[in-house]
Amino acid sequence: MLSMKTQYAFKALMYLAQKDNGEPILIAEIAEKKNIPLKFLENILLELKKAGVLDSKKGKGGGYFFNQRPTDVRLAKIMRLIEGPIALLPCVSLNFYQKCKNCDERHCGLSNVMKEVRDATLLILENKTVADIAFINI
Amino acid sequence: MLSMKTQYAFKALMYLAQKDNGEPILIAEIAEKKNIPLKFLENILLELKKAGVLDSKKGKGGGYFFNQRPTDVRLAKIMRLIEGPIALLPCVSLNFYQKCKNCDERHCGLSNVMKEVRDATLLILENKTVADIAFINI
DNA sequence: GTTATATGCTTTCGATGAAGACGCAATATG
DNA sequence: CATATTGCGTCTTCATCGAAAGCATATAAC
Repeated sequence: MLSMKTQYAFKALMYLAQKDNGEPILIAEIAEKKNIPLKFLENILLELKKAGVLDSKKGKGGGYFFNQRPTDVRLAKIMRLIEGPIALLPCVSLNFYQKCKNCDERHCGLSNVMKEVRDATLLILENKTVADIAFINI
Repeated sequence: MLSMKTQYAFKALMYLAQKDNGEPILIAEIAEKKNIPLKFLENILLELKKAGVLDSKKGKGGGYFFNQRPTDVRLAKIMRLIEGPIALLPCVSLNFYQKCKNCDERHCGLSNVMKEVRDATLLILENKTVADIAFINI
């Protein structure tokens, strides 16, 4: 299960993408509309800014807005940024790899299965962007 | 990422399946061979016993052994038992469903993507058993 | 029935994550 | 320049997780 932080990050990005008209959007507005604790959201948006996904403007008329285009921000990137590894085991993570103790990975049935899960997950998350999840209307 | 508890559970089950000859196996032996904190492992094996996956015998010659056949224990079952939900969001979980606040799930792009991830993951975890990950030899 | 051997149960401690309180710093507007 | 607005930074609190310790209970062997 994703941490609250990651869930909030996705929801905030969706909201920002949906209201994106060049104008900065208040943290407080996002927090209220998407039911996210204000101070927690401040932290999350700050991380997204430091990573170059968002940018912000201070003072009156300030707020947050996209630095990259929503069509260019893959969900996998956000996951790795806020949540950390996408894989279920450290020893099968591409970006956060850690070796297993007492387990020869080439002969480990568990890590082989978890590699399958990782690949299936990445196939989806690397090909969906923030724009994809923001503009769906079924 | 899976919690340590779940990772340990899988490793312990693999070890038990590999050494399965009807004889009980000591918690201490599993803990030592698989590098798992002893007292932590006791808790994990107890949960697996209460769920009917394992059984145990006390006293000399005691230890843990399978109650169900390893070929009948699906990985998804262990995940749900120890880790909880397999889905990445509460609102797309089959067994631990919780409704989203401020989000109409039928029109939510995020939950649609996370459903895809869930289905892809389940397709793998529901079709692999403890026996599958224990007896692989590539 | 006593003893050694194992599991079973409860409590505790530290680390991490979620969330709130308060004050500081930057900026648009008059 | 003054002030209101808004993002930024730090510190505290509360819950959960990982891990360990201690005692209780069951049982096989003698």
